[in-house]
Amino acid sequence: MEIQASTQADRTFNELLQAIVTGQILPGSRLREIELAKEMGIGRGPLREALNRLESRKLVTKVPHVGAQVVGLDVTEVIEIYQLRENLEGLACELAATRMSQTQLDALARLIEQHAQYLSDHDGQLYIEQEADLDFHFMIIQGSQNRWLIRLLCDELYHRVRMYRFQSAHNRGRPSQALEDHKRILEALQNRDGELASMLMKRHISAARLLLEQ
Amino acid sequence: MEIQASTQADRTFNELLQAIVTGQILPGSRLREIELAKEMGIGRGPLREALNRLESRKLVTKVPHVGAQVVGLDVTEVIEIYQLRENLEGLACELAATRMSQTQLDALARLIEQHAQYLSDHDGQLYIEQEADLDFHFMIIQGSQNRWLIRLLCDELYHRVRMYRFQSAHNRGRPSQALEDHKRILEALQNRDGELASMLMKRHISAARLLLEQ
DNA sequence: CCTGGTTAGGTTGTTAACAATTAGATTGTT
DNA sequence: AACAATCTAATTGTTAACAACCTAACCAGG
Repeated sequence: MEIQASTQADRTFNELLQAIVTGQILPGSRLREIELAKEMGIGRGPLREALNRLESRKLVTKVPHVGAQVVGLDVTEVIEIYQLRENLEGLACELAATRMSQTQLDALARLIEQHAQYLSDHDGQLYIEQEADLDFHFMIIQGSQNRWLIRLLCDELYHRVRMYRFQSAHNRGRPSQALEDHKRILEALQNRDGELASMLMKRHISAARLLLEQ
Repeated sequence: MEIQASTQADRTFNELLQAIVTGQILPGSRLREIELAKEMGIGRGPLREALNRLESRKLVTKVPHVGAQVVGLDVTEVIEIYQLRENLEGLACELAATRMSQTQLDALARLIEQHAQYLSDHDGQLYIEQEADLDFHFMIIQGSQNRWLIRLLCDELYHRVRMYRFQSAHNRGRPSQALEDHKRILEALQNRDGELASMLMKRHISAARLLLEQ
């Protein structure tokens, strides 16, 4: 998951991203440049660059001459994102069904097995559960081989979703159901049935959205 | 279309964006910081910020310690974007069908009338044609009232599309057909028929994509 | 003639000081 | 006491100098 960061701004961005998504830095926190820069042992330049990158991904909001603060978590916004995911990941499945290599499909199958293991062993380990879920989705998205689709979902949308999941104590529905959904989607992909895979994925995400809409 | 730019970095970003999209700065051009900063009469700080913003929108590519250059125009990439547009703008239509106010629908109708006017008057004025087309799509996207959908389409995807349209001499298909499509989509929206509007929009964009795929 | 290392120039990455702007507190007035 | 204007402190926006790094030209050796 770690991307090599050759420059200070890169490192700072990654660190802050992680800290914000996992809730080490709480939503609503003000991010004062001088303060933060000292804390992280760097100058204000690279820090500003990192903050700007975070702003462009909507993880912090900046007001000119006022400063940056971490975005608050907003359920309606996550619902909006899920609406997009339904469509975009549906498309991803369609593309992946014809484009994923056998190797990739095998890897996906292994991932699901691991997922099932974790689920029976450490029952209720929310963190692992969530990351396994994301890995499944990521793999299919990668399989679509549409660079913009990959970028929008992985770079733009998912950080926000992860942030919400980490912080909303009220975790979402039955992980065993999710696992079943994943199995069926994999099956469809293995049969190169893009239409079915797409439909199953849409339903899978739609179900999660409906849970949020209460 | 102009957004107020209170800070130098904002102004610079807007200027460069415009220049790149319209082709005043050609694809592949290297953007040397010192040179550009002098040219625009500002320091390197704000310029760097502008370049970073352009990079996050994929209009320039930066390599650490080497520099920035304007992205080349790549047909396959535009095709990828059109695939996304089919789905995202389809969704936009579904949402817009239930959420657009009567006032907004009227404005959309007026826009189409203007479009028809232009088409019969200045036959073949490609620039006007293209902008009118974009305005139509923008208005529906706004009507969806899904903030992330609006952001992804208008901020992330469309600049790249505009850039391609400006620069590929081989302009795309019959504008009169596009106008007819728009009329039908408007009709569906007026009838609050989201399903139909979505389908028509998907076909409309799909047709444009197929034209690109040759 | 080609290959490898070395060096010089130029470009970006980073820092630290300065200018501009904002928000909050203080003071004076009604 | 409430309100307005002013002033102060803190924060961001900007600039310019310094350090790190990459590229390309040059030279030596095979």
